[in-house]
Amino acid sequence: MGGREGTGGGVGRLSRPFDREILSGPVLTAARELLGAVLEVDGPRGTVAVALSEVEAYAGMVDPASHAYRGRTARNGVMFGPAGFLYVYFVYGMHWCCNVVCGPEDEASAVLLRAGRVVAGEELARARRPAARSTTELARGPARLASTLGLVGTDTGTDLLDPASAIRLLTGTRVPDAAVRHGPRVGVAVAADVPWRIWVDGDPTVSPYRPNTRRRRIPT
DNA sequence: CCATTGATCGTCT
DNA sequence: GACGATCAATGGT
Repeated sequence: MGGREGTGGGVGRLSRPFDREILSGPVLTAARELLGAVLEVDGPRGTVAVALSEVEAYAGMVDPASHAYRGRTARNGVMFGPAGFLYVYFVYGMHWCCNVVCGPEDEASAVLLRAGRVVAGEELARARRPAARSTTELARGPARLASTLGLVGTDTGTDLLDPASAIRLLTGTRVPDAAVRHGPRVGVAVAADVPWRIWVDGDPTVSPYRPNTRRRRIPT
């Protein structure tokens, strides 16, 4: 993928690529295992890495909240491929959000990366996110996480498990079962009752919960 | 702390 | 043409 230069910095040499077999299995299992994993991104200004503290599972074509629910489109095509690839989409006219494609090929499941802790490249992360008032806010929420890492739509399709990629998913510190919490997904208008949001209990980098608020446009 | 609201545009109906 | 897998600013408790 074009545009990114490897810098060799960050935490890469301390970790290994995440296991594609785990990502290729049931999406809920993959999501749970992604807690504590590290997403490391090289860019022209340096490397930033985030350890994941909150994720959300989307179960392909059988999940009304999934981008793949109504079948393959130009936007969601990468979701129908193998696990371990990046899917970045644009929402609300201004924000990017990142997913890792999970599950067997053609199932079109994905895990939304909702929040994490910056573990490398904090200076660059702060430059990208001047509104952040604390370190824990830098990647607290899916659009903030994408922004902190500098990820945009053209990064879609990157193989996160290829050590040569500029965007890499690495093993991190395992989160023990006792610290894993589940709850309803955030901001989704349908199937919000399914407890497929998964996070690290008590972690200050986890995003605040907001139920879906679909606001009507004011008639002119 | 909590609730409300404007911003802004790609995507799919 | 309507609607978001959201954020930041604002104002109240």
